[in-house]
Amino acid sequence: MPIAKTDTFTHSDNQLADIAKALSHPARISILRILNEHDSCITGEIVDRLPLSQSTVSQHLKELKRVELVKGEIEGPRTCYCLDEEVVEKTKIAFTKLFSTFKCC
Amino acid sequence: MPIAKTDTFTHSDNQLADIAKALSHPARISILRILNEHDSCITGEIVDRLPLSQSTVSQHLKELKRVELVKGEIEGPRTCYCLDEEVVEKTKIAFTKLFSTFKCC
DNA sequence: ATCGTATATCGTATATTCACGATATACGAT
DNA sequence: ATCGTATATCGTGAATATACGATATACGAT
Repeated sequence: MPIAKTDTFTHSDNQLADIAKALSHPARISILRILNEHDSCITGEIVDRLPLSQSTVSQHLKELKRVELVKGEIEGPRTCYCLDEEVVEKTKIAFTKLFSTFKCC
Repeated sequence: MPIAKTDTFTHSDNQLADIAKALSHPARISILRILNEHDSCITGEIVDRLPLSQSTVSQHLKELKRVELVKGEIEGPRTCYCLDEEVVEKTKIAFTKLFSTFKCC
């Protein structure tokens, strides 16, 4: 679903840049770590662990959902978030591939 | 030299987010690939390979220099850029470490 | 039906990013 | 000394990101 843009750059570079953008804020990296530790969390638990307002955390979660690193399931009045392990794995591979193209790595 | 910010998040997460930010534009990923292929390049060669103006490319190079993925040496009227292999290697390790903390990876 | 809780979204202010053309600087060549 | 080339920086505008409080929605409990 994500990624649109023009064909100015390769699809692969656009994709990687897009994921990097999602990782470009410490709060979002922090959220990924929290979700990894707890398997799944409702929004409130994440808010409690971060020095940010509820609305700001919700915005960061939205960005992580946009690139599908995270998925959220509505459970009654809450939303339960967890890592999308498949996408996390794919992202790991994408970065590994990028760095493996560098002669020095 | 880079990285300042408050202690709202861990130093490590700030660092990683900062590098991710540098990778969050396809032009900059493209520049890294170009430098890898050619070992070193003057600005003009990079400009020729990208559909962006000279000043825009210079801006992207500045961002890559900021996180030290790239270093530039002034050679007469030109600047010769190349990857900072040590930093590239460190960055690879940082991402590998991040992903290795995820249970699914 | 009402109340309280959980959370997404809206509105908004501010800061940053991205792109470009124009300009300034630096240097080699003439 | 002047000219041309290479490139960084400045100024600017448009778009995006970040943060927050306020509001809207949705649901369980009373």
